[in-house]
Amino acid sequence: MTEEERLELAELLFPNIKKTREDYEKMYPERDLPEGAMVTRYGPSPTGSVHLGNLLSAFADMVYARQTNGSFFLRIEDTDQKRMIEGGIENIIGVLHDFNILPNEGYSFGGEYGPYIQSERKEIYQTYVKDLVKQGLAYPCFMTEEEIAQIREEQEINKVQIGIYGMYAVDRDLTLEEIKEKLANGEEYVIRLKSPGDANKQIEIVDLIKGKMKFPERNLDDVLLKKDGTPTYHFAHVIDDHLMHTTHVIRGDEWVSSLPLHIQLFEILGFKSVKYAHIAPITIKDQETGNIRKISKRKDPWFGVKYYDENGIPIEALHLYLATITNTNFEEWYLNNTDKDISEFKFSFDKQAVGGTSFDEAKLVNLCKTYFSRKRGEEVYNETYHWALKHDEEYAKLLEENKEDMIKFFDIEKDGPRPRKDIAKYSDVREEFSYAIDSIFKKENYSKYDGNKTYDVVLIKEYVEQLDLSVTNEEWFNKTKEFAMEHGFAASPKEYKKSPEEYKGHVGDICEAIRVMITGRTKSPDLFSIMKVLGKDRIRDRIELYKQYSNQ
RNA sequence: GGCCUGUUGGUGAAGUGGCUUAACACACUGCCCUCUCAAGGCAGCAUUCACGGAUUCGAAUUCCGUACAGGCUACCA
Repeated sequence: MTEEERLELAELLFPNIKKTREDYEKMYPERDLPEGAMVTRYGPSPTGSVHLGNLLSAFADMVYARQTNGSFFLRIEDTDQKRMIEGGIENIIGVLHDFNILPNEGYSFGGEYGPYIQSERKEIYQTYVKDLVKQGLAYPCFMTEEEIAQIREEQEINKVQIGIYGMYAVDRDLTLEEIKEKLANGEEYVIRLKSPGDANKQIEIVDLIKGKMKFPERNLDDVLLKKDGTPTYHFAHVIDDHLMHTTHVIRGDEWVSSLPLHIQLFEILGFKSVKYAHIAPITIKDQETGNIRKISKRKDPWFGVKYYDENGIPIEALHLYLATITNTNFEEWYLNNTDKDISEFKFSFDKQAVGGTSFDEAKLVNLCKTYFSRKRGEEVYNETYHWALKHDEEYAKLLEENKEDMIKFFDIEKDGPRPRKDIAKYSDVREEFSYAIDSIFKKENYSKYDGNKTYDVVLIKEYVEQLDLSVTNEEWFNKTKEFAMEHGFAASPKEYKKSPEEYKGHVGDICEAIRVMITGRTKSPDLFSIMKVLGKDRIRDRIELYKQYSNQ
């Protein structure tokens, strides 16, 4: 085809496209950002619900942009109208808000480089395709699905490379007349790239996470524009990330195999290529088969995003977990920097796992515990309250009514270098602090924990009468020892062990009796602290309750 | 079938040719501390890096092959 013919073809195919590439280049100027700033993007397609893997890549996008004072934007990739689900876009945005992984730019977030939704950028893609047609780098292909399937079959039998290329790309060299004729017949077509690649040549591609990879050059005539005029993912990716001036594309590693195509498109279009970082998928070792498999929402509930909210896992704790997956050295840093925030950690691509990352639930739970242990009582209260408002209204009300006490309970043993680590989730709080609220502390509480031993109510009543709640913890314990000795108990377990026949028991037994009566269990945080919050009257009430329970 | 990628303990993993008799964390076990638990301290937990070859004075680290796993091979993303 001559140059004039190509121009005619371009006009014939895209009569409504009046703008040129140059127009768009002007509309999307270079960003004014500091040296080294990363521009990242999260590009979900609204075809299903968000899962942990999606969250992981969005988290990485956010973190890298933030630490370089760059920009992180959201782009909705809705080029597949068939698979769109209702409410898909709203859901994505909702999840981003819920999980506090917020872009500073993009669809519904504003910005200068929009529209940030691909269905509204059709003209842009077509402008660039039109240009490619003019240059003879793209062409209309009229092959039907059946024809393509047949070619594929033939290729499989002959054991040659599968796809539309070389001799199989029959519409590559259609004359203008032939094309006009097919168009006149109303034949449908797609626009394909006239690939200049040679599969016998090797290219090397550098991925920021995976390192160097070798591929044969892409020689397939991939589809650029589908028959409805919308672009394929590949074409939209290249055009958008060029125009939006993305510097780093961070995405799942299911994309590495299309890398040669993407690189080729950047070259053909004369764009500066973005840098790529492909994240390994989150996997799990199947309990039954022992094989590593991709996680599924059905088998692995924590893969779905609902799980975290429903179970009361703090968002920040999940961030912590995502950070440990993102950079393998994060966890150690976090453990050694008790007073620092995630945002102070410097993430880097070469500290990212190359192989698949397996989900480790125990680690998540532990991270949650560490998270809670670093929170003050008031913060624990506020967060738990907000969670309960949504998931346990009754408890939320009780928390509100007992706010002051609850904060004090949550603060027990928070001072010093060894904070308690006993809650992992908001949903644990109700049970873990079951002794904190009078109205839910019932007789049944006693039977829940080792309820077969009976403790002496008379003795503990006497103990409470001499109890002074205004002293220090140390003074209290000394007094308790004295009380123990006066009543025939050893002052320490060690002494008791030496000659058990001389004593009725030891201080620990008295403490245990008190503990069971006021908390309904044999294990609890610091006893004296709990007693101080409860006060003498309520302690007496609990002893009375225990008396009834144990029929004394 | 073809093309890519990965494979280190119960788990997540560090490790880029000698500093590794394989870090750290989680889990587990034992001891210590101790009024219980949690936390904390100490110790134990892979003589070995999927397997087989090769290169090298020297390899978990480089190369080749095999096995296994994952991804892609669409007018899906």
